[in-house]
Amino acid sequence: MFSKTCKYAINAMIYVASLPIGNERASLKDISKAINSPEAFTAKILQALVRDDLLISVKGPHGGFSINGKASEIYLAQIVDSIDGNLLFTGCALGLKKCAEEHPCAVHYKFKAIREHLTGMLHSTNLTDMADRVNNGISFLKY
Amino acid sequence: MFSKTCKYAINAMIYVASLPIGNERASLKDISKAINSPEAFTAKILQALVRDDLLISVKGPHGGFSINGKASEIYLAQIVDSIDGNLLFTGCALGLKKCAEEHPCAVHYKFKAIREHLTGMLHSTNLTDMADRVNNGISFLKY
DNA sequence: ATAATTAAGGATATTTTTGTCCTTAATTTA
DNA sequence: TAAATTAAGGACAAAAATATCCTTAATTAT
Repeated sequence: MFSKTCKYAINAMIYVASLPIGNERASLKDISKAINSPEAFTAKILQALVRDDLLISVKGPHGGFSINGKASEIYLAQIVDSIDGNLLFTGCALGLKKCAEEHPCAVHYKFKAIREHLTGMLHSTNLTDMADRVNNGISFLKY
Repeated sequence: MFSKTCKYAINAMIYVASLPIGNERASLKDISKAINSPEAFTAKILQALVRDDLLISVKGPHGGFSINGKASEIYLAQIVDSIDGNLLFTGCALGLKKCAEEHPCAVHYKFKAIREHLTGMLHSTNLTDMADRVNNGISFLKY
């Protein structure tokens, strides 16, 4: 479904979004600890998220990463699209190059509904929703 | 979603299921041509499907692969499970090792509905359904 | 200014997935 | 029986995904 890279990215974004007001920035070390991910690899992912304007980074002591803009306006779909590309949203489930209504793969129509269900969820779930639940101990970012 | 291997497997199974009565067997060469897949790689996949009792193979002239049992009783879910394993059905969307109701990942509940939708489809779509549509020119196995 | 801290990014390594090649085994046809 | 055909399977290769290491650049605190 999602690549491992993308899973790390989603959990990392939620973690940063879950930080308290006044301390909205976390270091690479904090983040990879919070989501139990390999630090150096996570660094690459965070760099990509910064390049894609989903995070802002600051170097130096007390530097780190923070959400670019409002967490309530960042949706899962943006993270997935940024890391895994739009293939989950537009690619053919059975790998056909030119899968389309006029040339559909064997699961085209059945899959269409599922894809819409999935993308609908990704486009309607924002970071604040998820961060709040993490802060309330309702959901978890690791283990 | 599905691995490339799994996509080949699904299309291959549909192709074999689409063969006319009295000629229900296709060679590796025929199959990989019909689904436009790399021949040697497809051989490995077919071997796995034979080992998993989804296909029957016969060596020698006019040998090849045929569906083991009734195509109408083989569901997409079996193929996916055979090739990709049950992670699509049971794994955590965000990669948590012990994701569960009492320790859910950030998308656990939202994802649950989608997973059920997907697995419902996979468990209710059989090879005959799909093969018929291919035979009627309604859907396609390549390009 | 200097030292300490932290992200950026290049190079490289490891693992997994995808793919190829070749020999062997089984079966059929002549 | 011999030759031809086709799948099985081991060994290997290439590509992609995942992961590490190290140096540089930026920022902050002393």
